[in-house]
Amino acid sequence: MSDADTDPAATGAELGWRLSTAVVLFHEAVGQRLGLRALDHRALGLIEREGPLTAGALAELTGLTPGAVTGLVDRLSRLGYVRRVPDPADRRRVLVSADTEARPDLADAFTGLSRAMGDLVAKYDDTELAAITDYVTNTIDILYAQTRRLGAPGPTGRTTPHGEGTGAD
Amino acid sequence: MSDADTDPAATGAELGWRLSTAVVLFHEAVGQRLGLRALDHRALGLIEREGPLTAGALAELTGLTPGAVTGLVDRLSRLGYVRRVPDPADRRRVLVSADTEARPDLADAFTGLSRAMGDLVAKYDDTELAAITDYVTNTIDILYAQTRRLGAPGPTGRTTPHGEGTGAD
DNA sequence: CATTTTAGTTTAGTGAACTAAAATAAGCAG
DNA sequence: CTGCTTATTTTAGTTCACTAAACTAAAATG
Repeated sequence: MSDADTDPAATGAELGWRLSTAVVLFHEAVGQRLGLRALDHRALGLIEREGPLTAGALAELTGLTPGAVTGLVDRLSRLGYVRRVPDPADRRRVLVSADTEARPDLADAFTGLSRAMGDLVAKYDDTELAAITDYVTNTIDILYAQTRRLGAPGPTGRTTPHGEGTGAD
Repeated sequence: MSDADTDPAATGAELGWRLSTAVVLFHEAVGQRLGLRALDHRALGLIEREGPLTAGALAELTGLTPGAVTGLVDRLSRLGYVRRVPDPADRRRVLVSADTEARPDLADAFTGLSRAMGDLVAKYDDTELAAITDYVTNTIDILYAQTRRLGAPGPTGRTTPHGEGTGAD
């Protein structure tokens, strides 16, 4: 493509598409490195962001049944990424908390990334940085808006990826 | 946020993290909407980008065995996203090509996204746009570099997500 | 203190996607 | 034209994550 056809929309979309591909591939690579499935990876992120969660809360947030959450937490804790901590206030409850110490791979991966991103950002002056920040912030908003739009109607109607019970028994 | 706490590294990493989350969630939403698994979604993207691919090429690119590719293409074509076309030059070969017509959902999703992104990009003047483009381009490079780094060593040693043969028989 | 409710785990069974290897079909070489 | 190679599909068997439902344990209630 020459400069002749630099249509803003096309440029924006093309750049966004390539960025999106890069992000997804990176996430997949992180997941594979960690031995995690997409859902497990996402659940781990959830646990990290939302602080210690009870198994029930995790079930609600992921849309899984309690039994599936047990399996999920089993996998995650077997790999050492999370830890089951009994809730001192209510001993029926199990708090699932991220075990940050035990994730050298993940920490390493994200350290390298965040340092590279920091170096990159340092190159720009305030005006440029403002534009970049504005762009990224708006892109995030757009993505969330589009995600909501996609999630809303649901013509296929399946929120679960697979293995829905047939209820045939 | 005030200017007081704008540490470049922190800003870059934080912004990048949020962007990455947004991208991944969007991709997941698209995949769910389409009834596609992560790998299927990725394979579809591959077919779209790389033009018609033979089943064998797809196997190499995805790292799957030929048999698994047959299943993959079955799923994708059953949903109408791709089409099997016999290679006129070599009739053993099967070309798998994306069936763009048959994807109103996907087209709609990406049309909305690309229009929104186009509108966003149109806001900026040339200087700002140059900074943004530079930032995004470099971010993509960084992500690919980090992805390569993650993929290279592989302490867990598993390139396949699961179901590796035990070779016990 | 007995009963009900709540939280999570365990068990049984299902469906999906994968691997390995055999089968089918088409091109190519002697 | 016969045999060998290549490309994909088919078949058999495995593994994994999920659901549903039974179960265990702890808290709340009367």
